[in-house]
Amino acid sequence: MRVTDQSISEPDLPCDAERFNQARAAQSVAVLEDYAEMIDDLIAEMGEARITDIASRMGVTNPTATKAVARMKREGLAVSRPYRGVFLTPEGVTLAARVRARHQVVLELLIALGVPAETARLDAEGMEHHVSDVTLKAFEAFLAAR
Amino acid sequence: MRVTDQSISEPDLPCDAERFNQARAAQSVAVLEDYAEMIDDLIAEMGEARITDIASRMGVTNPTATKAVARMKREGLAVSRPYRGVFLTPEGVTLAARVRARHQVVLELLIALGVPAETARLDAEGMEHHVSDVTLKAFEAFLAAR
DNA sequence: CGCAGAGTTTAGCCTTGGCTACATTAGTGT
DNA sequence: ACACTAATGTAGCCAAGGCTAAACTCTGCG
Repeated sequence: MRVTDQSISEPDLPCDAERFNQARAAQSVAVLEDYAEMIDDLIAEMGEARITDIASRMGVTNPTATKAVARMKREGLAVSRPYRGVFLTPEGVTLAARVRARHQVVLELLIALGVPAETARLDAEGMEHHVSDVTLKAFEAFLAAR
Repeated sequence: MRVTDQSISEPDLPCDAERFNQARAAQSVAVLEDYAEMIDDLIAEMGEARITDIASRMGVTNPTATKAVARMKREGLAVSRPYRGVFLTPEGVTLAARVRARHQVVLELLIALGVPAETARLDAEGMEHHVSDVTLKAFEAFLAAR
């Protein structure tokens, strides 16, 4: 063995690894969250969420949207019959509501901190998925106390 | 065609798609950024960055770290000879410095907003990769003016 | 009614980032 | 000097999220 022994002597949580694992976990649900919110938006706006509309708004091709919806169905967030629109399960609706609220808070926070609206809009997407409940509460408190 | 025509009549930027594409782009470089910073840390602490140490700290297995380093070499951020440690190119060092500085600002911002230190540590990872230069400047200004 | 075109799905490919299992190298200590 | 062990590398698997191309369904209109 070389000089070290640090690297192999951490039995449980190497302290850094923990936060990377959490970030990876957040990332793996980010897509579900975005699709849930988008489907909810489309249903509100147009009465139904079609694959083509979902794909167009997400900036992906139809097959990609189809696959994402398939995953959502597998995870119990959405339902759909072949060649029909996509709808959210109660779990999907709950998720969408939570995601939308969080998105709004993050966006408002960025703007409150002086970030230009357009930049805030772009950065909020992506950031939001990594904002925990505790952090969200802190953001809300800051916005309220402003 | 059904009721809509909204979805197919956007020639250039469907307005939503844009921000999702940016978030996806940020995500695709996030791993490079994390590894660059980690390698830089390890070199500073131990004089060299070994695959085993990188893997351990990132919370992944050795082959995963090896693959990530291979990608970094491909992208011109790192160099290494077989069975030797990993080192950063000047570009890698620059990236690491930028990432570390940004990470620090995001962490400090969260703490300044009242997020508990441990939560801040967890959330900053993941969020940081989606913080643009403009937003970073706003964060710095807020911290300075506090 | 039937058919053309829009919308949807399927098949198959690529890359990335995980993993396990196994092969190989290199450093150390006897 | 050589063997043993830790470290590294390689092969091959999987899932996710992109894509294109092609097949299939549905629907409205002539």
